[in-house]
Amino acid sequence: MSIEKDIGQKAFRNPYHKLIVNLHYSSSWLLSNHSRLLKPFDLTVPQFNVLQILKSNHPEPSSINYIIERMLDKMSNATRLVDKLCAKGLVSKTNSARDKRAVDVILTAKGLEILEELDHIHEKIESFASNLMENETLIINNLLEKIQTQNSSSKE
Amino acid sequence: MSIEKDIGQKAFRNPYHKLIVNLHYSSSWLLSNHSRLLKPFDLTVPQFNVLQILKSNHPEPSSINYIIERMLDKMSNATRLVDKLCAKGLVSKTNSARDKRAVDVILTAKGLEILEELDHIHEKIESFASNLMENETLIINNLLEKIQTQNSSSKE
DNA sequence: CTGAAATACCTGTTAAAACATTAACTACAA
DNA sequence: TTGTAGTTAATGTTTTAACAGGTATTTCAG
Repeated sequence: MSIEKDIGQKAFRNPYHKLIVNLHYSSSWLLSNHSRLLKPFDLTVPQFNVLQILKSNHPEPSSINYIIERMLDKMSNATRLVDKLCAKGLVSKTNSARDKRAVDVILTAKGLEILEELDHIHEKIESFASNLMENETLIINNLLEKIQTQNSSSKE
Repeated sequence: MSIEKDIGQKAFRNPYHKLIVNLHYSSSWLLSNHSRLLKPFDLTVPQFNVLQILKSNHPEPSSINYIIERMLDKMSNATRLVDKLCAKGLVSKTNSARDKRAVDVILTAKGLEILEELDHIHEKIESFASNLMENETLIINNLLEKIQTQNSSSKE
């Protein structure tokens, strides 16, 4: 991971431009590593995220809608994502009793088991910033949240 | 853009975990806005990036390989990406004289023109962090680069 | 109770990403 | 010169994303 090498000795227009490239670069690096760690388990990152959402509710079921709301990358092919996990035997779908439109999605024993195996992945992912002091991490988080606050009102 | 609302009042395991989610969230928000701004011009973000790489070399041609190296998101379907731009008349491909394997990709007049029109997009994108003081931006950049430095050696 | 609007999910279609393989060419050692 | 390894792109296939309806159910005003 070396942005200078990867994108060349590109001249940034200003620090804001550089920030955008840095964010994109780091995020993309993270995602590809996450993906690589999950590959031996035949899981994609979005699939893994769905499993974690289900885990946070377990043993209560989650609806497709709830999953969509919690996913970072919306645009929901959530139905097909869940179907895929279902085909792998990691989750089960049953029609909700309360609302016939809704679906109750729940982790199976196999799904819980694979999440158990994957627990160490969190540490590996989080270690990507492990050379930062904790207070430096807090600083970035605060600044990113400041940006998010600005952008929560308008759409551009 | 409100991470609290979007992903719920999720409890983060630690500041490092939160950093990862924040990075992903900001980057993904940026990308979707970038994409929205380009849509009226019938361009995707990767296509736009290719055009910019070509612009940085213009009027010298760029090879497919060079484009791949400069792209942030590697994994290159660069050939098809360039073909798409070619079909739109924004770039031209000619066999390189020096190396018969290679291809010289170059912006057409129409390609240059559309980049001209799109110049203001940079400002709009960069304004996403406009509520940060410039020195705050420098701080984030430094910290992100510190992370990148750590990860430039190992692959996980 | 009834019908319009909203909600929850599914499906179809098109485009793009991901991954592996292949073909053409070049470079270079023997 | 020759043949082997490496380089540059293109292609094929499978999976996933993106977007646009569509159906069944629920809600709720009247």
